[in-house]
Amino acid sequence: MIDTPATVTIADVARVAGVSKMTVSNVINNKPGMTEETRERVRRAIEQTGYVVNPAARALSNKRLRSNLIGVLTPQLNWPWVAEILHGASTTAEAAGLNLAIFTTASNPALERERATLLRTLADGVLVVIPTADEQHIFGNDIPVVTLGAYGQRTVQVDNHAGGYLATRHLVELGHTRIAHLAGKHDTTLRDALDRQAGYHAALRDAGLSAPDAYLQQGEFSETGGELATRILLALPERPTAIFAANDLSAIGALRAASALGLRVPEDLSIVGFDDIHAAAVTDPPLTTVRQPLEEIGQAAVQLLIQLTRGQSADPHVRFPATLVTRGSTAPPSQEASMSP
Amino acid sequence: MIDTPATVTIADVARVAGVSKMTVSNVINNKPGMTEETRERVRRAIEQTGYVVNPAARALSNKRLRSNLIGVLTPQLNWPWVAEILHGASTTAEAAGLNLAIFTTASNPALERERATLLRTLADGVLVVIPTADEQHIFGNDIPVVTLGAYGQRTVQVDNHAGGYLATRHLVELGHTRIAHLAGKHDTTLRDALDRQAGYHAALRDAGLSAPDAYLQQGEFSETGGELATRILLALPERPTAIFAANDLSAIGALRAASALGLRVPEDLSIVGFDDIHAAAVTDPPLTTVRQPLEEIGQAAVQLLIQLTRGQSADPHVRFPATLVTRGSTAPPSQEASMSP
DNA sequence: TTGTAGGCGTTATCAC
DNA sequence: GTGATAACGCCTACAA
Repeated sequence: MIDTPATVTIADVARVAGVSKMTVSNVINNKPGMTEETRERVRRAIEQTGYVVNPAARALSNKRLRSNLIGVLTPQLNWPWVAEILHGASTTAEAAGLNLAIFTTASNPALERERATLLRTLADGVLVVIPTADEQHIFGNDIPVVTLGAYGQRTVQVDNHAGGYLATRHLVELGHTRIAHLAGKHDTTLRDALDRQAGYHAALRDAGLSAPDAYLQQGEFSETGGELATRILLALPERPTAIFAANDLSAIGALRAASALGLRVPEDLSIVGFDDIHAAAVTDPPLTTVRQPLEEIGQAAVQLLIQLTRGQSADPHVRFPATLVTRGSTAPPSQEASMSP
Repeated sequence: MIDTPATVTIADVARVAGVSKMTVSNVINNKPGMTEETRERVRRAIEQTGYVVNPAARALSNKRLRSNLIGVLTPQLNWPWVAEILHGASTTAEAAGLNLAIFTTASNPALERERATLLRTLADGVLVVIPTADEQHIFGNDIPVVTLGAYGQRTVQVDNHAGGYLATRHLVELGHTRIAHLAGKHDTTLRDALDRQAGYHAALRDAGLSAPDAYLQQGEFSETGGELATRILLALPERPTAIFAANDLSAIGALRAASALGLRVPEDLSIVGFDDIHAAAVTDPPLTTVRQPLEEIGQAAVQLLIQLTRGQSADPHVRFPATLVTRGSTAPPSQEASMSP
């Protein structure tokens, strides 16, 4: 009906309704204390003018914009595990009548902080996927923040140490003694990765095993990183018979490296991943991996956020158990393979 | 260092630097015309105070917040094809130094409009996934909008009609004469779905075939919708020997229905999908489907948006060709199946 | 080169 | 019940 009337403000609505701006504002925000008749008149004026609140103005005035919006700060969208977490988050958010505002984080720290302040005024709560150590500081205490990972006042995560331990013990129980690890990034402050690594070391120790320094390679959490690191491992004079990769992507890279070098999995090399992304079930062979309940993690995070915004008390640190999913990529070491080359 | 100093404004910075607010503003926005010394002094003051611009205030003042942000309005995140499009969009955006702000659209139209005004002031451009007919109106002309689908002044989409035609002709060429269609939602204004359906009808017509009304069922674009609709089709006295589903999800539902009823695919029933999502390649049997280049579509949309924000001219309607990917779910009708029950 | 006034659209406060 | 006034933090326009 009305075609792009520049911008309609409450002043316009007020004029049409024959009341003051304040009254309009009060109607909009369902404040009590006014004749039902006035209220109705204002409503009609809003209809007529096609008025919509200006979120920026409201945010400026309020120092906060309660907008049924949950802000999400995530490094990438194309990492499978991120997608699965976000899926879980969005279903729970939707069920609660909330919307997700997902921001891909900038590599530029200055931009990063700008995004944060934006969310701070915009959202009712913020979910940070993969926080780095200092990310918790950029949000004030005026907005609830839940982080996925080890850092933060409110966290949701899987038991990474136990997961690393499980994976490694599985290999030990199969009879492997030369077990390597594809760790995450070298320069990372991510404690999650270090926890998985610590679980690996603990399991080795408990089994009375040890691993040479060269058995610890950086898989970079990526397919290519995993492939490269595995090539290095397989070129060692005393090469490992089993590999525990810090995530599924690098495990898939390991799978590729093995196949490229003509090694059979699991006969010549056993591989265990971490995450249990969808793809893990359809690799060839299907990947034995440590499952973290990604969707549930996303759901729990939003759930926690909702409770916090409502001022309800809640356990600030949710930790999900890790479980081992045994598939085709692990087996006892073959005679041949366990001998030195 | 400084711990949550309430909110630092340019006034604070100005005081610390011993200049006026204006000068600070000018430094922030890289305006020319000031001593390098002053500039440096202001920079240090910004560091010291930990100042960050307030996006709400800036947006209010400017009526626009150029923030290297591309707003995305999407109905759901968990639809596989959406995820693949967004992946493409995010890679292109990242390469251009832009960030994505993804909003899941609200079912509530009022909220919907609020989201739109929010993005309008926030973003440099907006990408609307699945526009409904009237969505194009909620954004003014002050911000570039690209829609994925048939509606809008700037669109990126696959050739849906050709896709529907290809799929159906494929079935015709295999020798099928009783070909049903799982359409999208019934109440939808989505022309994309109607185009696919029109392609189906055109191919039938060109082959001198016709289909009873009952051969057109609503697959709802979902797995369960596809399954239910297929059950109806397979219960018909003269049941179809082939089904063209409007998307892969409903085709997968059809697969499930067939298997539940003890029918073999493709021997007893051929099925063609649409989209070529990742999952289509790993179903049992793998799905013959019409591929739309989802990642490329996302990339092209952001590319178009970037050109628009830069004021460059660009073809406002990008259309990608649809291609047929032949896999295991289609085959000639068997003698037996083509006979009436 | 730097500073001063005024306004962007909304809401809180406090009179009427 | 309703309305005037003063913020909120920033930017544009104009003065000094």
